[in-house]
Amino acid sequence: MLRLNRMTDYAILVLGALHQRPEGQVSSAELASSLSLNQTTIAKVIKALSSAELIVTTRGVNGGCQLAVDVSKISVAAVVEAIEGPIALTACVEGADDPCAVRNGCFMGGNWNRVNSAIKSALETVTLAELFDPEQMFGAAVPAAQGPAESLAQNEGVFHGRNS
Amino acid sequence: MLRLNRMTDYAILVLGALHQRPEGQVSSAELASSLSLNQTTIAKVIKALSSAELIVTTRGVNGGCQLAVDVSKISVAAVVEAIEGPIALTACVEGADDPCAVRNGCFMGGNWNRVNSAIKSALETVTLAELFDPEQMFGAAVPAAQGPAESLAQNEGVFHGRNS
DNA sequence: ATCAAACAAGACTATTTTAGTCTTGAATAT
DNA sequence: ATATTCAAGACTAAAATAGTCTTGTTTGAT
Repeated sequence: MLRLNRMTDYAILVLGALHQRPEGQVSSAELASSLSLNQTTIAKVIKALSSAELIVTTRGVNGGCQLAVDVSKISVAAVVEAIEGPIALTACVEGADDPCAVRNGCFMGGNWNRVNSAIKSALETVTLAELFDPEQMFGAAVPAAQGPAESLAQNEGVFHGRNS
Repeated sequence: MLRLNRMTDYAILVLGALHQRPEGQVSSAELASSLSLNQTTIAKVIKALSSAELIVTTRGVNGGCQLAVDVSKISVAAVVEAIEGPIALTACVEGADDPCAVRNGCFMGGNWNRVNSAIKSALETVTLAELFDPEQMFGAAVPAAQGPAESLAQNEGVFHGRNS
């Protein structure tokens, strides 16, 4: 039903966690444990976010990752595209990674593009800063080492965006 | 990557086919053959569209289905919801059929709702009439019994919306 | 130079979702 | 009555997604 996938959800949580600690490097292991997820799963997310230049990673001892830009500069669309690739509702849309072979002559013409760009711009207008409720995020005196993400994990698992 | 599912795609094709023949009843078997799909698969789509009151069906000999309302009155959102259920990007969104259990206290608050309603309204602004390119649809003197859907099916299969 | 910490990446498995099929049942015009 | 047509559930198959394991590479610290 037109859902975001879990990886995208994780990515948003990771970015939220990084946002809480703008100072230092945070390792994937730390992030994984605070989200109750496997380290390699988080590593995949980190890789994608890093390729999209939303975060910067450094290897080696005391390495880890941190935000490349402030969350107020990151749109939901940017995260979705970082994890899931270009937003393409159907293969008939420009930018789809497996373009519709019958586009020419298709009775829908290129009209899917209109729908797609409407959705895309809807996702572009919302930044992560807006998504993270500042009051919840900072108002409750949450210790930095175990952010809201963990307090949720204790409760219900890690699926904030979708718990199936 | 935030794709429509195939059933929704089929639904749009079915509605397009019905739009071409506003007069009579079209049976699911006819629709299925013109789309090169199994009759029971199309029957599922028909059932969903009929439950959503986008089409009306009549049983028995010479039965079939026809549009309940003009395609200019049907939004893409209506078709998506008819087939996939309520548009809910994440479980944190109101209307999700398996709501997020940790919504209260979630550091994102209800902010997913904003994103979701932006997408929803994007889909609501586009009607099927706009999606079907009228020029392609009526300009080429296409015989009623084998609409553009079939001519595409001959070409590439039936996956206009997504060919994987 | 060695070692441990940390990211990188591919292969593999498991799970979940989606799609498709089959069968049986009910309605209805002729 | 009977053939046609939708209805619906169970079942199977296929595809997409998520998760794990293993190995490799980089790098700071000793």
